Amino acid sequence: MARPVTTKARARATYRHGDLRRALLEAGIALARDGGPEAVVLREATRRAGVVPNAAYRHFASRQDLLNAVRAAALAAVARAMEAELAAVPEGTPEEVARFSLRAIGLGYLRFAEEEPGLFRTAFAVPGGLEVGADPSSRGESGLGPFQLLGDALDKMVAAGLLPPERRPGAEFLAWSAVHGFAMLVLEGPLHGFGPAERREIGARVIEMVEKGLEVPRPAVSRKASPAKRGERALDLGQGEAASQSEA
Amino acid sequence: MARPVTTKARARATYRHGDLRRALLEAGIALARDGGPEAVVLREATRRAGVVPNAAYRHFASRQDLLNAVRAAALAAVARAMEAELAAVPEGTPEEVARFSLRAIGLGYLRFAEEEPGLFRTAFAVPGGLEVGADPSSRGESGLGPFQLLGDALDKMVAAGLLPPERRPGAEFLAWSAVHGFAMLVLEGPLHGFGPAERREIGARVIEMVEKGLEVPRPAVSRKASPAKRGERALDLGQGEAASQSEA
DNA sequence: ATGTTTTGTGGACAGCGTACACAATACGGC
DNA sequence: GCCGTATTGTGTACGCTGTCCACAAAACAT
Repeated sequence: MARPVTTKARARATYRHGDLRRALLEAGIALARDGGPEAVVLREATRRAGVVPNAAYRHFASRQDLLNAVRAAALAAVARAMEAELAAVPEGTPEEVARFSLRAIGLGYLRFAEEEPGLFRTAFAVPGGLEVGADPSSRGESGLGPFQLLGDALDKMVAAGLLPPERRPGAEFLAWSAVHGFAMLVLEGPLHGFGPAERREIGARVIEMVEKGLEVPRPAVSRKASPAKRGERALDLGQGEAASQSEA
Repeated sequence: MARPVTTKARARATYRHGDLRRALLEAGIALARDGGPEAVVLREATRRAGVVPNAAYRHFASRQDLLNAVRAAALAAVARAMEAELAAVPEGTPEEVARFSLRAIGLGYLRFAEEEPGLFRTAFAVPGGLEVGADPSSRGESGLGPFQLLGDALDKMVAAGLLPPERRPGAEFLAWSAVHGFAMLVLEGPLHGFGPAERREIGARVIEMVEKGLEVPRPAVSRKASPAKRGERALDLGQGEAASQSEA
C-alpha cells in the first residue's frame, strides 16, 4: 500500500506495482524467516505481492536469484545482530575491548541463530555455496559483513597483544568453525533436548574454547608420537572406500 | 541384476522386483552422493530401479521417508570413516591412545566431509532435524553411530586423566561444534579459495583448538565486565526491521 | 502525439510428490 | 495341486512447482 507511483498517481490502475522487486524480496524474506531457504517459493512470493508468477522474472532471473537476494538480506541481518552486540561492549582497556568484541561477535551470531533459525539457515545452509564478502547488500549498518566483523575483532586482538600475529592468518576460520558448528547443532536437533540455559552454557564454553584455542602460541602436545603413516596419506583415501560404503 | 527371487526364479516376468526397497535406497544414496539431499528425487530413484514412481510407496511412506533412510546410510558411512581412522591409531600409553583417538575421530569426520560432500550434507544439513542415535541403521561396523564414537573417545580421555570429569558433560558438543563447523565452512564455500594443504592445516588447528579447549579446567577470563542489559532484551528485532533491510 | 522501452499478464509445458483404483504375483491352508 | 488372501507393482490423475513464450499495458523520450 501507498506505493510511490513514479509519475502521476493514477490510483485505479494497479497494473504497475511501484516497487515489485522490493515487495518480492520482502515476501521472500518473510518466507525464509519461517521455513528456511526451501520455503522461498517463487510463486508464493508473487502471490503475496499480488502479482502473476511470471512478473518475478522481470526482477529476478530465477528462483535461485531471488533466493540469493534473500540470503544477502539474511547475511545483513546477521551482521546487524553482531553489531548490536558489539555496541553493548563496555569501555575498557584495549585488551578488554578486544576480548569482549570477539565474544560479542560470537554471541550475536548465536543469538541470531537461535532467534531467527529460518533466516540463519537461509544465510548459511546453502547448497550452492557461499561467497563471504561478495554481495554489498549482505553488509550491516557498519558496511561490513559478518565475516569482516569477525576479522576486525581478531585484528583488535592482535593489536592488543592477545593474539600472536603469526596465528592471525586463518584465525577467523577457527572462530567461525566453532561458533558456526555450534549454531548448526542447535538448529539441526542434537541440542534440542537441552533447555535454553544449558544451550547458552555450552555456547559460552564454545566461545571460551575459541579464546583458548587462539591464545596458545603452539600446541603443548608434541606430535612426535604421531604415526608416520598417517602423516603421509593424511586426508586422502581416494579409491575403493567410497564405492563400498553404502549401507547394506 | 541377479536379484534373489523369493521362490522360483521365473526369469521372464519382472513384475516382482525382488528387493525394490534396497534398490531404491541405493539409488537414493547414489543420488545423494552427487547432489546432496535435494537431489534425492523419488521419481528418479524409481526410474533407476526400473519401476513406476508409485511403486516406491510400497516401501517408503514418502520422499522424506526415503530421504531419512538415505540419511541413516550416510551417517553409517560417516561412522565407518571414523572407525577406519580409529583403526590406524597406534598402540601406546592410554594417554596417547586417548588423544589420538579423539584426533582420529575428527580427522575421519573431516575426511568424509571432503571426500563425500553430498553424503555428508545429506547426513547433517537436514532441514527437518536430526536424531543423533535413534536409527540403528545409522551405525558403523562397531555398532556405534558417529556421535557415540565421539563420546567413547572422550570417555577414554577422562579415563586417561586428560579430561577433567566435571568437564565431560557436554564435551561432545564442544568437539562436534568445532569440527562440524569447519566441515560446513569447507563445504559451503568460504574455504574453497584455499588449497587442500591449507585446508588440512586449518583443520589440524581446529582439532588442536578442541584439545586445548577441553583440557583447561576453568576460563581464565573473568566475566565481570559483561554488560547487564544484554541479559534482559535478548534478541527481538521483530517489527520494521525486515521491511527496511532489503537492498535498494 | 508517437514510437520505444519497461513491466505485468495469460497460457503452456515438463517435472515433482502423492492419492486412488486396479492388476499381477507370491503365499498359506486345504 | 488348488484357491483365497495379502503383498507389491501399474495406470491414471491432481495440484504444485519453476520456467518459457507471445502479448498487452503503462511509462518514458522525442
